[in-house]
Amino acid sequence: MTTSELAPHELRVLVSVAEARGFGAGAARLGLTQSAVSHAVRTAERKLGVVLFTRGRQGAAPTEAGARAVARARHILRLLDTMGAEVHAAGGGEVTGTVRIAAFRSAAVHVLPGVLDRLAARHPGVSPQVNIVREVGPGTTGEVADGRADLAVATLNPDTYPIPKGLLSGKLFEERYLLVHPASAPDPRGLPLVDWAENCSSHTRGWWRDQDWMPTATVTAEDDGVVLSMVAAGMGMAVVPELSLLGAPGGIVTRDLGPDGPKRQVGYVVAPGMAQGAAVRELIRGLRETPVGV
Amino acid sequence: MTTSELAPHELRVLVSVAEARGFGAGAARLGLTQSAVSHAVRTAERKLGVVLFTRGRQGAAPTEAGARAVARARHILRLLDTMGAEVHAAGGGEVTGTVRIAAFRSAAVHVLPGVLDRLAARHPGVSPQVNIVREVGPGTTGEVADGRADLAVATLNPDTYPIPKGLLSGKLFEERYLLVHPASAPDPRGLPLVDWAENCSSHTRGWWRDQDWMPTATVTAEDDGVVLSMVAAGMGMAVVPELSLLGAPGGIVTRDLGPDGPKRQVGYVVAPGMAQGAAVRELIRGLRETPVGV
DNA sequence: GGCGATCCATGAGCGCGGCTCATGTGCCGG
DNA sequence: CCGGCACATGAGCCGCGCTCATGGATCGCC
Repeated sequence: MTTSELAPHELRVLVSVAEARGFGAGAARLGLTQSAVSHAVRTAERKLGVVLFTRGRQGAAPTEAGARAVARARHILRLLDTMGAEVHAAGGGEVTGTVRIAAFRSAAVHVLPGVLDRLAARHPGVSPQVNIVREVGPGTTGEVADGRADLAVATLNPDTYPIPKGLLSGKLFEERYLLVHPASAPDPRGLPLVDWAENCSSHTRGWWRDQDWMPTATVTAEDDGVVLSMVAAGMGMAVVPELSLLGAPGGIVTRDLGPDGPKRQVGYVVAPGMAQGAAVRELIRGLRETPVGV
Repeated sequence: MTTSELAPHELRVLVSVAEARGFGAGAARLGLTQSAVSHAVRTAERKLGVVLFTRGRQGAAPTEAGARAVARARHILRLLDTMGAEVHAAGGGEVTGTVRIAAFRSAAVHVLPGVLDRLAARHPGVSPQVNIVREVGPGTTGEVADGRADLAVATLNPDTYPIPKGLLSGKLFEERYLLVHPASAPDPRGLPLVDWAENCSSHTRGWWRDQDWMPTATVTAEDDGVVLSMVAAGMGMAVVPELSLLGAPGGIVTRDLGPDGPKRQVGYVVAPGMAQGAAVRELIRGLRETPVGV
């Protein structure tokens, strides 16, 4: 075998197949033939000496080794991609390039715009791409770990999901949770709790344990915006983070839970290797300078 | 232009040319023709839109942009290189691969052996390569920043050399400086100070400022081992870190400088992207478990 | 159980890109 | 002014990655 390391086109094939969950579909999105993809995957597997995908009737799914390979492939391809912009900045040129940001909804809506505005003013050559990701499971941090984003705005509470080794992170600010209930129901007790799939449960569960009352029932919603709509409609009360309340509908009463109320840490997570990029560095600087924004 | 990103063979050429300081020499070490290298560099420059090397009578030197490109190239090539080992480990196989370690002399001699022994016992497939680097200028950290090492054992005192953004680091232990003088001269005062080029000066300068006496003269040596030999020979006294004293020649008296004596922080610095590698992670674990070793 | 559908695998052949060989160009020292 | 040194350039060969065409496996369906 001439070389034992994967060629970029093979890396691209791996990523594409993993995302398209099939050889044929992966080929299509690369503008290639299914045959080419099949050859490429096979070659890659021979080079690495590991089976990367389980082939089946319903397409191809990465093995554990394959998932690793795909994440690393995305990472390498991104490094190759941004090399141009990076080198230009070093040569005394303007800071350029794209930055892929993963953020949970409320941060994307209420924090990022200001930061990105100021970034655009300072560095017109930088074009950020924001991807809104639910903070469940791997969440926004997972996007960075898998090489799908360069920077994540994430919740950093260690009890939820540990930050994978090898990723840089930093704290931005602490966010309180507030209790909200319909203006029509002055006493939240007796109302069902409207919880949401995101991180509310794990961050607030401890707090609930210390309370002398528990909600009568729990309804789960997908989105914090939906939660607020339901509360506004009188369907229950909820405990939501501050940021989610910006731009909340009317008819809602918020109540501070005091110094011992639940909180969550909001921070950023950077892809290794990307933190050296000038554009990413500038963005982090902007995030750090951000007012708590509440 | 078909693709705007550099191909691996071009990355290799860039690195080789930078290290060999010339197109011809760079070609030779790759087993290529000078012509091939010339073509490759030109293609890379066209792709990036930047001049990467200044060509001259005495070979080629990287421009500022070129230096960046070379560092990134080394990084990408390393990621490609280690992909195989990485993926194997993920597939449930044994932890394998090479780890390139940059360390200053005393750490390499007195700390690493034990750590590497235990690493070898736990993971026979891992083969570490230790590179001893003077802790001057960029030092061991610079090796990591430039992609020549995966992990550095470095002094972390921020006043000496800041850790470049985008590198992960952690503290391992604190090391005291001790005063050493010849057994033949009970009072060090009056003896010339034998300093060494490494980090002694910056770490101990502040301490000297607070003393009520100063050495009559200063001699500078290249190596901490040489410093000790000179002290043993009665040529002066010195202030050296604890680790350097292990295995010191006879005829030397060490004196503790007390709780306010100079100290330095010893830690590790990891190349971004490498910290995800199983081998590197294991090595860091070993370093962390290391007894202070003095 | 045969049949079609829908995946992936495999083999043959073509074309592009990267290599070498041969030669050209600029620069400096003597 | 010339020779040597180091990079530049052009022509041509060759391997590799692509496509096209086809084969093989597995599932759902009646």
